[in-house]
Amino acid sequence: MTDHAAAKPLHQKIITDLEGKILSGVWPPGYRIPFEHELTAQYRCARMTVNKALSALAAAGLITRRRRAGSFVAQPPTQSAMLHIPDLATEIREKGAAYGYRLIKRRIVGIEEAPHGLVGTTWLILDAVHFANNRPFAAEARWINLDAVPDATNADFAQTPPGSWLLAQVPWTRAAHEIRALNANAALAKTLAVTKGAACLMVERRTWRMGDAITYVRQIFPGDSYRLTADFSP
Amino acid sequence: MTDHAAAKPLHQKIITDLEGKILSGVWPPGYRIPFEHELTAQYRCARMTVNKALSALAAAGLITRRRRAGSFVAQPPTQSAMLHIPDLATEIREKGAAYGYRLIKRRIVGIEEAPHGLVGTTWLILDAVHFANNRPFAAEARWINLDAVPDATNADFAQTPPGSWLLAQVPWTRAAHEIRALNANAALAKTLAVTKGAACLMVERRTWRMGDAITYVRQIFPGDSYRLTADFSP
DNA sequence: GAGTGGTCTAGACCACAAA
DNA sequence: TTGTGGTCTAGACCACTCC
Repeated sequence: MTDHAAAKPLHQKIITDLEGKILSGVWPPGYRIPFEHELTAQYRCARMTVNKALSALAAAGLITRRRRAGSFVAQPPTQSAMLHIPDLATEIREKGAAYGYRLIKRRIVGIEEAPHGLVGTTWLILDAVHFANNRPFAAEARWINLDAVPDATNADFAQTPPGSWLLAQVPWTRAAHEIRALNANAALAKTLAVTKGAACLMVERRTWRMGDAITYVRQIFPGDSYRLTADFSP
Repeated sequence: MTDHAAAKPLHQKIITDLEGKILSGVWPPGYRIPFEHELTAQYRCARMTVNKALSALAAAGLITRRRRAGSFVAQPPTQSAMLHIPDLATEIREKGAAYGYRLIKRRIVGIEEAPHGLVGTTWLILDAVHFANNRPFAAEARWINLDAVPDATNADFAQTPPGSWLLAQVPWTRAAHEIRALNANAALAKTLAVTKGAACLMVERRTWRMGDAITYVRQIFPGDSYRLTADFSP
């Protein structure tokens, strides 16, 4: 008997257990998880079995391992390298431009289902604009599920862009993107300081953690000044 | 002494060796790779070591494993699930629309470096249009590196879209995308049957195999009829 | 039925980095 | 120096599946 678990490989059970601790936040980034020999004792198994589980977690990027030091919960589940849509503030600064941000509107609504297919009872809705060198760079509409991220209620989104705040605070396990092109209408043209009808790139992103909706964001960029890039292997 | 290799884990060497066979095409899709016990003999190591390597290849999707049957080179290194830009023909048909395709121009040029940052001495250049239900769906400009894919010289791209052909024929190891929005100029508007100035989505993709450039493609879609989607986990 | 992969054990030695 | 992870061994039993 490996455990009470039904026909599930032990190393898989270890992976599931540790993932739960990490993704739920019980073990925050930087936390030193038990040594292999401790887990060996806890699960009554050989070190190879524990090692297999930890190696898998390391390969998945959930933990980092250092000889003599131990294994640690990896730093922010940073934005995936797959689809390179980093935090706009970081991205703009990396290009050497001055980053600016202005919160346009903030409100909290109670609604069972956001009009984006995400489920949650209470939503924080933000409208904001990002600037690069004082020129509008992106118009952002953001929904944050306060059921999943209650701390967002007290965050100062007049100073901190919600994307930056969320990336630093909230681990996510799944993200879905939709990308399309649209012609700027009068209002959007004014916001982005482009001519009416200019082609814009619209990116929508829904993010989940363990099946719970975290956030929805719609960002619209002037088409001539922004390119999305994605670089990956099969 | 595990081997003459210099400070490289044996299971890593096995992975590298097998990857080479698979990605180079020496072992085509469907090929049954040696059994674990055969590799054990070949590398003079324990089965666990071979198993570790094969498990990693399976996790990476390069091979599939079946009890009692053996391990097989996985079917086409199909388009990654990360950024869902499948073969347009497949995608259109999955939506229930009739797929059409027309080759506009075909030519071969000798040029050291394609104007897209890719290196190769001889390029096959194709211009084509994709149709869904007889309406233009995408304008495509395609460059194929004949050094890497000599068979493309004889392929009948008047019948088979180059994207479909390449996906079925050529394994790739890296792809880079750039996505932007643009207003249709007169020529593009005519090709896509949209009004001049309509917002369009432009996708550029460069693909490599083991460091060698395979293809560059630029596809332009009417912005109101196409959305790119990407769904992934960290 | 026979042979494959899936999993696990109870050791071992080594490299490396932290103390 | 010390203890961690990295790797490897030579077995073992089992489940599944193809013949």
